[in-house]
Amino acid sequence: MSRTRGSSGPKTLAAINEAGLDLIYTVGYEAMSLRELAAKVGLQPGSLYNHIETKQDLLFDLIHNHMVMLLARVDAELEGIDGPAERLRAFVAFHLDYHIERKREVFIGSAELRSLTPKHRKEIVALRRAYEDRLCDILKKGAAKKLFRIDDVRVTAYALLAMLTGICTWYDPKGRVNRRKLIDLHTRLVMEGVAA
Amino acid sequence: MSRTRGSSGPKTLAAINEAGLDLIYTVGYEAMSLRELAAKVGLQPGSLYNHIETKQDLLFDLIHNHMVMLLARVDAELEGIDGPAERLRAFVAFHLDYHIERKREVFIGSAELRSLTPKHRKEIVALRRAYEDRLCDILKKGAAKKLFRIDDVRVTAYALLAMLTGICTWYDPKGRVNRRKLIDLHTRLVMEGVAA
DNA sequence: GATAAAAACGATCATACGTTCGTTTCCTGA
DNA sequence: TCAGGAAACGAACGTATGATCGTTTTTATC
Repeated sequence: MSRTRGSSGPKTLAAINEAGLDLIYTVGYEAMSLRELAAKVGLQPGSLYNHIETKQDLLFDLIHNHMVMLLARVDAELEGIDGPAERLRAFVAFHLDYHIERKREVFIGSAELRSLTPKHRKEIVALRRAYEDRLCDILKKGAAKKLFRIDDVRVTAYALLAMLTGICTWYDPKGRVNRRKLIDLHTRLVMEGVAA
Repeated sequence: MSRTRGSSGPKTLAAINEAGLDLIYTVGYEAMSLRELAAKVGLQPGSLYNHIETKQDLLFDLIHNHMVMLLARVDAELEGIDGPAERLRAFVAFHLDYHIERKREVFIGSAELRSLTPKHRKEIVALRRAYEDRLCDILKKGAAKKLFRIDDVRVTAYALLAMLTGICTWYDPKGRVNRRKLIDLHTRLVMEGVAA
């Protein structure tokens, strides 16, 4: 056999990305074999290489696309919102929403950092740092206006991000707690935690 | 060659555990080869099997020992402390201390859950659940006495644990922030966050 | 409708992996 | 002191892996 009916590049690549996302999320990058991935997409192993450079590039692209999207979305979300308190609220709500919606990408984006080439890792870490800076800025401005009481901006940002990102590891959309309640609960923890 | 001078079972096993801990923390369980591990210990690959059952068992033992230790220590730490507020403070301080001291074990204990056999994973998850319950109990009692204001005990516990465990991913003992300040900062975030 | 590129196949390569095993040397307890 | 177990070696086994390549069929372009 050879090229199959109706096959198109972009469609197959999208299928590879989706299947890869799922497999890496489930079993991890190292444990995922390209044969497994190919089978899930409905291809022979070798055919993957019509769409990806290497296994490593597949991982990097997944994480990179996610990080770029995350940054674009957070900036869009915060645009036009004034005042540190309101911006912090918006940040929390956005972060939770995004992390619920794309928990696989987020999880991989931190759990599989170690599987990246040093060069690739550096690039991702820089993007993550940029995202952290969004929160740091808000905290800093709030502290300057005496709205927040913050000992150490960076450490506080890490603590809050860790808390907010935690839901990725356990949140179940069909579970007991709904999205609204989750956001309210976390918002309260954050706002009370940093309140002056 | 054959058996080397001064070799003893327990010592070698300890060396394997330490090297394994380090390698798994650095490169991950799947990415660690037993050849790499053996080289680090100073053995031939086959010799590992005088001390471990399988690679999987090595991972399980590492995580299991850590979880049992964690549970024993938290109970010892909380014993005799009265009042939800004081117990919560003690829990936070203990958790941070332990997670700073044993960040490799803690990290592996959550990051490598997926690499465990279903049966092994079940066992570890049960132990982790038991640990979470320690915090849930404190929160519940505090809420009952109107000392804390908590919407959902389990979710709040998850949020707090995620925040407190976060330091494992970035804390550097030689870094800018010292242990004391870290504990104070987190304690404040937690206590203010749940305050009635 | 011809032609080049795209996208699949299937076979294959070299390597790395976890594990086993027979053998040899060292340590320990009767 | 010596017998037996413990702890190492080194070679090997079977398998799985990421990746390559020549070939074939489909799609897209002019």
